Amino acid sequence: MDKLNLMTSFIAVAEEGSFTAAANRLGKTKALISTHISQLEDLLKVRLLIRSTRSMQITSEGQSYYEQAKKILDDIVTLEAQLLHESQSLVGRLRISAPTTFGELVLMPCIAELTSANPELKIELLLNDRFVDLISEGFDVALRIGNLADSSLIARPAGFTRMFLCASPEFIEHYGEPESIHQLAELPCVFDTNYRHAGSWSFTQDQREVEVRPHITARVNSALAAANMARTGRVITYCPEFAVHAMLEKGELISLLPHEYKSQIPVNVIYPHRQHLSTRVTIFTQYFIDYWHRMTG
Amino acid sequence: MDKLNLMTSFIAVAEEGSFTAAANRLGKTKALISTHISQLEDLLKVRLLIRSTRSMQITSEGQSYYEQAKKILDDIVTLEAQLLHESQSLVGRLRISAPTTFGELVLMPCIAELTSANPELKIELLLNDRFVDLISEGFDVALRIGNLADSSLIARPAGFTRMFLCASPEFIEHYGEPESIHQLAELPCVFDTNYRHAGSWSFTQDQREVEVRPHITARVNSALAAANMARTGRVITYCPEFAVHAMLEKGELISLLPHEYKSQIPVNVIYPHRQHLSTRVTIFTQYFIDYWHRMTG
DNA sequence: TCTTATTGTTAAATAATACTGAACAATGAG
DNA sequence: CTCATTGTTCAGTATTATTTAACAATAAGA
Repeated sequence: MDKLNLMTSFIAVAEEGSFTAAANRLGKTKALISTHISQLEDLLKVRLLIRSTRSMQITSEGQSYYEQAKKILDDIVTLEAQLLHESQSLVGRLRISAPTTFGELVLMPCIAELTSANPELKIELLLNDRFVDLISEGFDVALRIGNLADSSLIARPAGFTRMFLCASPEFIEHYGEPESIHQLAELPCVFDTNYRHAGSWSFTQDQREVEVRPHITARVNSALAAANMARTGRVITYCPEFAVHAMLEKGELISLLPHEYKSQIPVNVIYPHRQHLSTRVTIFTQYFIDYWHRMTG
Repeated sequence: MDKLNLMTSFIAVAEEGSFTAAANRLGKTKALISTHISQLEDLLKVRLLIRSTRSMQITSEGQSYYEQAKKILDDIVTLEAQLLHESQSLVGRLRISAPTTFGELVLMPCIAELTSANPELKIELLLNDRFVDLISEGFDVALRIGNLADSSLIARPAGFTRMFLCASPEFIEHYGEPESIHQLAELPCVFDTNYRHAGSWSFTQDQREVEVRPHITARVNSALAAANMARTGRVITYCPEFAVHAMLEKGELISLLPHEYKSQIPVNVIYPHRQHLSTRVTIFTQYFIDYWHRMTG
């Protein structure tokens, strides 16, 4: 028995003053209205309407029930409208998870743009290079650099970031420029442990994947830290473009063997579900993808 | 689709933190809870719970919906409890309709007793000798003297009132005491027009009904007025006991032919319905019937 | 790392109920 | 008094609610 239906029928009867009129208003038969009222009275154990075959009169209990029942139905309508509005507006928090360097260098400028365009949107960005469980840690959305493990999460590809092999001018002055990626096995390298493979770098050479195990003199869980180490010391690093872009521009780092290999890794936006997604997630995802395309051409 | 059921399921899940636990709490299967949540999300077009196969997390929309939905369910419980209490308590109004003389002489003392025993009960007594439509005029209960017309109303017999043929000592002094009811055709009589037959009085003589058409010198729509006229003038009246009781006691009126006939008319309590009767009506009805039996022996 | 027990989901089957349509008795309007 | 209209009832049908069982995913334990 659908109690809200019974209440709706009763309210229609109370307002129309007749079972037949109430049935017409609700698009149902008078027979149904009649059983609804009876069921409601049996349920409440209170007589709501005094009715002869032709006339009807609401009892004082019925009047009191009518007023409060109407308020409850209104509350439900309000609640649902409000909830829908809430989920479809930008008002509210958006919790984002992202890798540290990527967050610092790429995401923050993107979010700065987004929030200045939508001031009512509140972003909570948590940067972390360890594995993050979106669901148990309550994130709405996450950014992932690199290939994804299978999961129940939804991934939207945003594009790619190119990988750069770089060293400082000082390094080149000292060691000379390498002539092949295979020389990395003998040259001092700093390894970003966020990179997916443990201890090897992957290059695309003539459309084939080539794995090289560099001579690692330092390991660090940050692409930016690795790039800075290469900038200030005598080591080679293999970093995504966003981490070394500025240093390459300034000439603080030199791109090695740029014609020898090509390599890029995917950038994905990850979120828990596809159905009934809040517009905050949709808006952010689209904005980031547009931003990324704008930046990477 | 029973929306309240869906809400109940969701609230249970939100509080238990698990579909299985919620199912146990509600005595249903987890399969049902699962479809309930899906239905509710489809209905609201909002994702309430983020769930992997084993863990779950409430969304911010879900949290907000939970709080308000819980309040609405509470409101319904409160409303129903309050309504039941209202109908089962004496608090509130009781609208009573009764014939004028009967109300003045019998009902008022009865109500005086009842309300002094139950001070929270508010009585609204309307005395009227015309026909009263209980339903359209919004009465909870009515008292009727005499036989009833068929109707959809419920009648509870309270007992009977005896009819007395009376005249003043002065009348007897002047006309002498009649020896048979058939003499009424020639003696001056005052006729109470509330009496059911128009222009004739009915007596029970040797278990048979006898109709007599008295010589009517005056008509009045009040038994008490008729009795007063008989008391102060030279007319015979035929009145229910309650109207003439006091005057007979004081010797202001004399009962005529007390062994010649016996006649009594029913007293009924009338109310609209039997189902879900408010206790006010039940209490009043029982109290009046007890009072009437006490008074008439 | 592999197994195990438990989670939420899904599909098919069944139980329950909502709803309709027609026949009915009651009654107010004309 | 007649007639159209009211609320009620009942039987039949359509729809929905619920369960059962099989399933894929996963956290915990070995």
